Amino acid sequence: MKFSLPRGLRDIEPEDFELMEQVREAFNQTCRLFGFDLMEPSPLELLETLEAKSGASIRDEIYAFKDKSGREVGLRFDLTVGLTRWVVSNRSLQYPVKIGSFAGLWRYDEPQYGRYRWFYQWDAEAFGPRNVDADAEVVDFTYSLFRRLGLDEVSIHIGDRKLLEEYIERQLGVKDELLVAEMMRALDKVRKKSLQEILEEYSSKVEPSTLSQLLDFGRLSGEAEEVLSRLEEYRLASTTTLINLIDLLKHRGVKNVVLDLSIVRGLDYYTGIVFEAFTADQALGALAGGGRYDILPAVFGRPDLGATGVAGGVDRTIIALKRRAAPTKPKEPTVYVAYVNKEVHAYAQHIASTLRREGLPAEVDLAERTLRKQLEAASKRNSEYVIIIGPKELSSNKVIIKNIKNGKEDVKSITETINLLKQVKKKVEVWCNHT
RNA sequence: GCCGCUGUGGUGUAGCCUGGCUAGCAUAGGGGCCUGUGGAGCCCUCAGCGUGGGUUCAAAUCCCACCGGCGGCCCCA
Repeated sequence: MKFSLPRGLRDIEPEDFELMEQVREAFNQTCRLFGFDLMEPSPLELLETLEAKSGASIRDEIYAFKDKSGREVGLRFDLTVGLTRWVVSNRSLQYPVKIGSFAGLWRYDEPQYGRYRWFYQWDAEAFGPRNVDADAEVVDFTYSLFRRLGLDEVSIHIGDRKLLEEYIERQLGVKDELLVAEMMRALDKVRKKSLQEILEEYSSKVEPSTLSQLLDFGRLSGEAEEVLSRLEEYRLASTTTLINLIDLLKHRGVKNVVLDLSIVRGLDYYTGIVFEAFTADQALGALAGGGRYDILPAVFGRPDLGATGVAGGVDRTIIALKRRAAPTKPKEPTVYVAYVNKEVHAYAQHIASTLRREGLPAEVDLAERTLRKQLEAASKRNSEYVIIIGPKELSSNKVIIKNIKNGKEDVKSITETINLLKQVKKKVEVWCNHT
């Protein structure tokens, strides 16, 4: 264990990397469908930029250090800060600005299962409009992305911070900002702990009878129409936002929407609609979360801009993909070009290169191993086909093509072989586009 | 940052309580049996006690510290 990794870091190994690429592809395609431009903000920011979002205390929770010239810098802990900084400082952008990013982040947290100090997120943000259309766009984006990944059971829980604030102020008569924040924090735990536990935990900070009312209010959760009708009796003006949002989502064909007033999310900057995406197993935690954060552009000097967005954890999504029973993406047919002896070694490499130039994945042994070993390697590498080349094939200008799964062999010309492989490849592509 | 559990080849483990021969087994990797046809079998081989101290004639085993992993708390921007 001499050359181990620093705490909380890991290598992304081939199996996980493959799944991560699936998520990245689905995200990139969804960005194109919705007209979000892709970019990646700088991984390193000045510390003051990172602190703008949530105060100097952030320093303890991120990778922050002095560079060789003594500048205080930090590794990005989310993509929102960098994207917002970029948008805010580019005066020539046309609004709405819709941008997405898929990139690695660093946080100095205690590592735990599915939680590392270096991890990936995807992120889509819409800047400019303050209306609920932009929120609907972002929720629809999230829904569509999970659909594309085949995680059809993902449901989106939507809440509204404004509505909660109005309820706390008007109905509970609490005005003190810090107290309101504590109450929100408590409410956020409703999905993790029992009411009793929460009331006890906060008994020193918040009047239990008041908190209890809020928790009851927050337990309003379920099918949208039903929750909205039960909200009527409270006569809260902010309810209109949710009504409009739900209506828009219906027209957009977004399904699996749950109204859940206990959704709070991070306290530092969300201001309106907030939402989280869950799989059937809620213990896994949210796969993605987002909402409206109009405060942040204002912090960066653009109070005229609205902002709403969503960020998703790639590691949790990969866990969900692994648990899913549905068939995983079939591999393109790969071919192993095996050769009988040294004399035809060079010819085999020629064949493999020819296939690759035709866009067909092909492998060839690099170590002059015996035919037996080459076939063994081909079968372990999960190749679909083996091409076998010996002196006979070289002189007749043909190859043996063998289906590794059923062991059947054929003697074909190189052109015929290429055509066969291309047909198989096409079938796989059609399969992929259907799912 | 705090609390609890835990650490033996790449992976999974036996041995630890009760200190004592060359740290055992399985699997994965490399090779051979097998010089133009793979997945089996047999044989060989590579590879380990997280790190550093202490106790002892003797430490994987007992003690301490650190490091890593897992679970929880805080936080989740």
